[in-house]
Amino acid sequence: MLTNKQNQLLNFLILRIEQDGVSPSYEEICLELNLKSKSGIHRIVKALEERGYIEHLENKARAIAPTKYPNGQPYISNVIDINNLLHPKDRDIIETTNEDIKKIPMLGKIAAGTPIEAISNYDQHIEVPKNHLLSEDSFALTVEGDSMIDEGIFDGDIVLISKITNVNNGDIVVALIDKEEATLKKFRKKGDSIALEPANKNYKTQIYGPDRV
Amino acid sequence: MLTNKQNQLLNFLILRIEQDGVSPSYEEICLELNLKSKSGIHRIVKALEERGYIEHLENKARAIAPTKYPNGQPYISNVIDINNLLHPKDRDIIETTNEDIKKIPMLGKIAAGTPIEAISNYDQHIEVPKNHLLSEDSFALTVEGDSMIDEGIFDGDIVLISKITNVNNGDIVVALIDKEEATLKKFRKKGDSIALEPANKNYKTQIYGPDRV
DNA sequence: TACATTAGAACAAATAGTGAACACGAGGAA
DNA sequence: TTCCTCGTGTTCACTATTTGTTCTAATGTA
Repeated sequence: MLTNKQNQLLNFLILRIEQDGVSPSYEEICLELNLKSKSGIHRIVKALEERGYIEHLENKARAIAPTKYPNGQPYISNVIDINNLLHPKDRDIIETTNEDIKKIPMLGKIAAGTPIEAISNYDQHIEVPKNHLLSEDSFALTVEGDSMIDEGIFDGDIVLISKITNVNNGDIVVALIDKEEATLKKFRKKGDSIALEPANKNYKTQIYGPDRV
Repeated sequence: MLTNKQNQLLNFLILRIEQDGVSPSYEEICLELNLKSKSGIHRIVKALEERGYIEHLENKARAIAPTKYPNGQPYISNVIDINNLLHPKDRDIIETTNEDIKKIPMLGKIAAGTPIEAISNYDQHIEVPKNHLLSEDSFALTVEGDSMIDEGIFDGDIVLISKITNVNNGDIVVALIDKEEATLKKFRKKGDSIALEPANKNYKTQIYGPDRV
């Protein structure tokens, strides 16, 4: 369903997003596709959007997000990492260092047990010292369930989520499965070999790598 | 359900899409089917669409997508690109060597714990750089169970299996036991009998006579 | 404000798809 | 046999899309 250039652009976009966590600018795409002009890119982007392969925020820089792979399989976005948790005992620290705080959105709840609902409403903000965040792109969620109790994460805790690109074994991450269900889990990288999470058995061919969940 | 030409076109379409990720243009199809005119192709495309074998966007370039195989089975885009399965930081390794890739079949699942089921259905392919393979005769399996956990092979991993003739002690092998059950274990030969050791303390080593493995 | 980036018009050229018209042969039905 | 339908092959004319380029406007960010 895609033309050559569209295919190229989409592949490049996916690659760059998985690599850097941000989508490339038009200019960077130009270079990659050997074009001299950015407006050509713009047209291809619009075409891809029309066909439902990407989502695209108007007038925002680097705001292209793939939604499907070139072959039509749904695109699963990058791993979001939580390394910094806001525990009661940490709150004192915040009190003392809050010269440099940042407002981040409270996006909703997340299940620590069985996945229940996707990340949803955007209605609150909490203030957090910047040195508790791993990246500019952070938000907070309220934990439901107690399956992470052994990691010191309890029902009702607020967790801070930072979007980063590299995830290590044992990191606690928010995994977005099938673009619908978000869940809080420990991440394990699996040796040198290729790691896969088998998808819902109802969909035979959907196999997700750990970097795609 | 399909005529000769329709069958040819559909097969070519599927081939090209798996190969390049983009559907061929009418002109390219002409060449393949030894026709002199694009309009013939157009008719066949329309016929295939009517019969539900493809989907087709009108007036769009390279916008034909198969929905069924010639035999009527639903079409599933079945090439998994190994690059998408890897963690970004592992990708460089392959980036540098992937001039030489080979498509190998995904044959099914294999038990790393207790043997459960033999090698079975043949429905997917994955692309693998040739230097990852030991022999021409290779295939891939999905691992079930966690008995090889200490070797860095986890539940859900994909393992690449190469058929070779000489097996050394300590090699990790797929063992076919009693011609029915396949399992992934470390190989160790003691005298005449063969020991299959799991790489997980929780499982026992199983010893079989040479005629059973 | 300056700078980076995206939006989009305009023109040209290349590539791609549509459809009418005419023809041929195979196979089934009357 | 004759008639009819269907799938196929070909030509030609025409239309639409995609792409390459240049230039300018608008928008968001620091």
